[in-house]
Amino acid sequence: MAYHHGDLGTALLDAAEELVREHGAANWSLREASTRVGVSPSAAYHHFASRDALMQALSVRVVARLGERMQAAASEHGLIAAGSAYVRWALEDPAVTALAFTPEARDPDVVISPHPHDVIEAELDRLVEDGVLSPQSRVGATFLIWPAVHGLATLLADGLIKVEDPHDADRHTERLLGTLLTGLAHESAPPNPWPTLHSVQTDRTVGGR
Amino acid sequence: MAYHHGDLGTALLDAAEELVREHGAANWSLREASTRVGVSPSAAYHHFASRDALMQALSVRVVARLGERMQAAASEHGLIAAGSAYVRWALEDPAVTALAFTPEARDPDVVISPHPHDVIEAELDRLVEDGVLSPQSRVGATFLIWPAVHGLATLLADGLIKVEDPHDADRHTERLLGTLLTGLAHESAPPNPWPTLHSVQTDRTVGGR
DNA sequence: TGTACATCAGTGAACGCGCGTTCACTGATGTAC
DNA sequence: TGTACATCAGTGAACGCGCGTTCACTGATGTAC
Repeated sequence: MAYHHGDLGTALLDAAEELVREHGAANWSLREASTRVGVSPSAAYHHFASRDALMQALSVRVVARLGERMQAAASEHGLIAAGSAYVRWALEDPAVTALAFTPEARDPDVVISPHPHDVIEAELDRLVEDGVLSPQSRVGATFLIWPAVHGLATLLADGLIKVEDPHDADRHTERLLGTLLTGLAHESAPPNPWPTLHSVQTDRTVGGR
Repeated sequence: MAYHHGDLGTALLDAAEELVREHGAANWSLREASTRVGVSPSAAYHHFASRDALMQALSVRVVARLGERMQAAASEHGLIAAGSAYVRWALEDPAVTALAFTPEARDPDVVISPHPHDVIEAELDRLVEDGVLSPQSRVGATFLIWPAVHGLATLLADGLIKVEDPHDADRHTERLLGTLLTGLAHESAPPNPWPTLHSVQTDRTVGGR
C-alpha cells in the first residue's frame, strides 16, 4: 500500500479502461492513468514498455472478457445468446468496444482465449452435432455470424443505430441470427467451394473444402 | 496559385485524408495537413473552426462518397452489389473506413446524401416491388442487411479477418447477403412486432408495425 | 476605365500545454548464509 | 534469528516535441461610383 503498490499493472489497466470510458478510445494518456492510480508516470514503465503496450494489454483483456461473457451465455442458451451478449456489451460499454478492436490496439503476439471468434466457431459445431446445421453449410459459417453480430454491435456502439430499449436490441439480435440460420438451412451448395477466410486470432483456415 | 489558394478547404480535406491513410485514423494533425498543402497552419482556420470540424467534414465527405459508390453499384446490379461496394471500399481504404464511422468524427448537424443506410433502404423497397421480399419481412430489414455488411467490412478493415484474394471478399459478401435474403424469404411473422430501431442519419423510424 | 475601399484569405510569430519517455536515485522486499 | 546484499518497484526532475489555437498583420480580390 505504501511504497510498493502490489498490483500496479492491473491497476493501470483499470485506470486506462476507466479513462477510455470517460474520454473515448483515443483520448487518454499514460500520465493520467498513472496519476489516477496515485503513482508517478515513470512507474508505469516497470510494467509496460510504452503507452502502446499498455493499450494492447488493455485490448487483450477486454476482448478476452467479451469472449468469456459469450461463452457463459452460449453454454446456457446457445449461439444466439452469445450474440446477444456481444451486442449488449457494445451497448453498455461503447468506448471500450471501440478500443477493443482498433487496429492500433491489437497485439499480434497474443492469442486471446476464449476469443469471440472461437466461441462462435464452437457453437456452430454444436449446431451441426445437433443436426440443426448441415456440414456443408457449416463451412465458413463463422464468417457470416461473426460479421453480422459485430456489425450490429459496432453500429450501436458508434451511435449510428439507436435503440429505444436495450431489450429491443436482444430481440433484434435474435432476428438477425435467426434469419441467418434459416437462410443457411435452405442454402444450396455453391458451384465452387466458398472462399477461404482467416481469423487473425488463430490464423486458422476456415472454409475451403 | 500564389497568395490565394483558390480551394484550400478541399485541399485540406484531401491532405487530411491522405494522412489518415498513411498514419491511421487518429494519428494526423491539422498542422501536418497545412504543411502538406503548403500553407501556414493558421490558414486552415479560415475554412474550419477547429481540427475537430475538419475531421467531421472529412467524415461526411467520405461517407457520402461510399453512399455514391453503393448507389452506382446498386443501380446496375442491385442490393448485393451495393454490399460488395461497401466491403471492397473497406478493404481498399481501411484507415479511412475507420475514420468514417468513428463517433468523434460524426457531425450531428449534417444529413449525408446518399447515406449507405438509405441506399440499402431503397434497394430493399425495390425487392419488395419485384416480389422478392414480402412486405412483412421488409420491416426493419435494413437493420439486418446494414449490420451484416458493415460488420464484414469493418472486420476486414481492422484486420480481424483476412482474405487471400480481394475477389473472395465479393463472393463472401454475396453469400452473406444471399443467406440473409433466403432467411427473410422463409421468415414467419413474429408474435410481436419487430423492435423499432433508428438510423442516426435520418432519425427516421424503421420497424414497428 | 480608374480609383477608393471593404472584404477576404493568406502569413508568421508566439502562446501554453500535456504528452511520452529517460535518468539517476532510493526505499522496500526477499534470499543466502 | 540476524545480517549482507541483490533485486525489484517506486520517485521526481527534466527533456524535447508537436500540437491546436490566437493574434496582429498584409497582400489580393472584388465592388461602388
